[in-house]
Amino acid sequence: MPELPEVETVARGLRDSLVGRTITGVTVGWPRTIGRLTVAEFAEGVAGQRVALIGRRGKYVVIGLYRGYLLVHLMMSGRLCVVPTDEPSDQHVHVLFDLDDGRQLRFRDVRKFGRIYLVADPSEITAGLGPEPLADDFTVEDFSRLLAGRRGRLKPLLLNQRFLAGLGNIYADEALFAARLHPMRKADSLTVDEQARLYEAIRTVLRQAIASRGTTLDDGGYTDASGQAGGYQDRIAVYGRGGKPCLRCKLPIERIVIGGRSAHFCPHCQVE
DNA sequence: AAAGCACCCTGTACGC
DNA sequence: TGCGTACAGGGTGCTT
Repeated sequence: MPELPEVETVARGLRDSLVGRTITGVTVGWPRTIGRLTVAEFAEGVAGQRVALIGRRGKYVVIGLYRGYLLVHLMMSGRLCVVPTDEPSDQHVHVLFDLDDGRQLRFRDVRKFGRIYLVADPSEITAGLGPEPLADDFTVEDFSRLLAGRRGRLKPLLLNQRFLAGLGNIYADEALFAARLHPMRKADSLTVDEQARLYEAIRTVLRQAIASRGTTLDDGGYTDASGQAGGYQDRIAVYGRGGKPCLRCKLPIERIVIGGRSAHFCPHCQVE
């Protein structure tokens, strides 16, 4: 599943192929992929536009055009790649952007939950997102302030994009393990030391996952913009490892459901 | 503020 | 072998 590190890797991979290219036309095979606009409005707004920049905000890929922005949310199974136009497509490719160099930017999404928005300003979509956990100016004091008054459990809070932007199920579980904090802990019960541990764990896990070019699980869901798998799955400590031995203490990893989502943790290393 | 739920969608894993 | 069904996943919107 694309989370912050995967989206960051995709964005970096798209930069060289896309910046400076002009989108000459668009084909949409699944209209619901296009957020807010009709397919006609979307196609008209995108055609003829040159790509100015590629960025990321939370789990959104941001494609800056000279007039407006494309924001792409990959959800669980969305993929973006740039390929020669004559390369065969398949039934899961829902949007094709023709480029002026004989290639196409393609959006492929088996689950069809991904969305592509065309907006005048990214804030139309990203205004409600919490801070970027890897931003230089995001400090442990900022993180402490965010936690204050939050009476919910840690795990659902870390998944809440309005709290912090970019964590998903994998990296939330990994960060909690690295911080040795139980996913059911009440967020406002953390000591200063525990807050600092969680802050560092989130940043370290995300940085290392970016360095590994993301996580590609056995289901093969995620690949980067050139179709390559990531490498962080080899460093996963708890996610998807229910029943398997903890890498730290060898006791079995537990899998529970919190807020309707699976949570994986070590009941020995992550004490409530 | 927080928790629970249905919804969106389809591949996979299961039971019979 | 082939069918039906449950489930996973992130985000949104609704209700409690």
